[in-house]
Amino acid sequence: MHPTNLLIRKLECFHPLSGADRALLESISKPIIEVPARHDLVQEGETPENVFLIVSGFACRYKLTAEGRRQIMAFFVPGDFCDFQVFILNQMDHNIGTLSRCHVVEMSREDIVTLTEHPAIGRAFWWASLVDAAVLREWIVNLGQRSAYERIAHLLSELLIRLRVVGQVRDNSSYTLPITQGDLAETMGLTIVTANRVLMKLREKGLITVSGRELIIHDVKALESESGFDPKYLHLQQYASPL
Amino acid sequence: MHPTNLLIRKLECFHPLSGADRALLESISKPIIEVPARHDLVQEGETPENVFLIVSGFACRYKLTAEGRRQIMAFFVPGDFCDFQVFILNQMDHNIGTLSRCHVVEMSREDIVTLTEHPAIGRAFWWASLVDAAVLREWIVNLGQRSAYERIAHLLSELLIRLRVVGQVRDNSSYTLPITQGDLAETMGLTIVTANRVLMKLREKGLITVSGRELIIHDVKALESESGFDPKYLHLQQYASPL
DNA sequence: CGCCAGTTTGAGTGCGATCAAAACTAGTGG
DNA sequence: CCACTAGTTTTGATCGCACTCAAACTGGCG
Repeated sequence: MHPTNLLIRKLECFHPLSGADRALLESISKPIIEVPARHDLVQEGETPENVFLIVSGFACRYKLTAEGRRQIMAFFVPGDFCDFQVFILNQMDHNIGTLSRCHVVEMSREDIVTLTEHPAIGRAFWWASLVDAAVLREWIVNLGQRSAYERIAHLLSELLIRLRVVGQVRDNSSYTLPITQGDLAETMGLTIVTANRVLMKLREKGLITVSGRELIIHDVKALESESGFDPKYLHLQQYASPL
Repeated sequence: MHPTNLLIRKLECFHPLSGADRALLESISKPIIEVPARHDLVQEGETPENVFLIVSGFACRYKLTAEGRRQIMAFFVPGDFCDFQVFILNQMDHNIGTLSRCHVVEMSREDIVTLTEHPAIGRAFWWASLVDAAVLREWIVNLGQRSAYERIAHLLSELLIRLRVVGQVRDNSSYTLPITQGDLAETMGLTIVTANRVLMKLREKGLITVSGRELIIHDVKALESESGFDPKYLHLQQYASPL
């Protein structure tokens, strides 16, 4: 599959693109780069000239505190741009790194500028970055107001929707979550022990099954209602409900 | 003082504006509206056509959870735009409301479009919104990794810098913080009792004094180091250090 | 002067952290 | 094919920060 197909699919959640716009996106022919797990794509303090489009695997934004603890602030899943806009700032204030092995496409500032000169594409990119910000806000609510159990249930619910948009969900309820429980803990502001106990509880309740890196959600409605999940903040115009 | 002066001052932290650009911003003559405390400027579900520029007072972004708890996700201080970009989305996924009595200027979508047609102003607006996102990310770190004491010390440190940029700090260490301890708790993901005990501790340690809504920071360095505060994420080019 | 929002204090509880170790898994090389 | 290893998951025991509930205090305002 062409690397921008996922991107196109995601952008069209906002508004259909014209054939010309789709063709333009598909005309991008950049090498697909394989990046191992736990490898930084961009580091704090750098002035990145390029942005990365995730084709497969999971990446994240993260910061390290003075005490060496890591807080993950965003997940990047297939079809996501890692920060197509931060490059207006002179210096990265955080890192972007892979969680799993990833395939990425690297695009230059000029590539982005060329694309955004097409109004529909520019608008779609802007929209995508506003949704990123909306997700960030919802994560604040997650960290500030919800229990460990609710936080994790909420994240799993969110990922189900985001991955469905880019066709990475099987049977409407199952997807690959290629991260460790340690990564999950660092995302949710919890310890690895608590993250593990929450996952156990979700399994005991029969809500999910985890085997290898495959997650099966047996009761989507329950997961959503127990975590207070409401997909409105993802601002999807379509694909919001199961296909 | 002209209502856009604070805005100009803030935008120039990024890059100096030309006289023409400054003049354009100063030529805006919109009525200054007084809004009482605890009053919503924009509500969830709405499709706002206008954005608000805060001239005085504090406002915030917030969400209410299903259980009726409030999480504040951002502070708006004088010189800040409440969401000049969210209006590309069809529906607000959160509320914007005042914390204290505020003076605001309401600007239409057309006003913003007119302004952003000037490249330097457009770039400065974009920059400001990227800094907003950077603050949001740092708040995630705050909520996820720091103790109640560190969180509040960090917030007070951040506000010192942000308010200094717009000339709202006296003696390099004192500013008006027109919010209740309840608001503070809802910002930090804490209860009001914990927020109060942290403030007491900060006072016992001699780091701050609070009287009325006036905050005096007696030891900025200590406050910053105890909270792991590093102003890099605010991306200031100037005003970063005391004037 | 009384009212009310906001602040302060106290007592008890519990969620999630910490510390520690065992069990499992997958990848590696003999 | 099987030890060996490193990373990850799981479990147990204890601790403490922050929550909850409750009540008293303070200060501004009509």
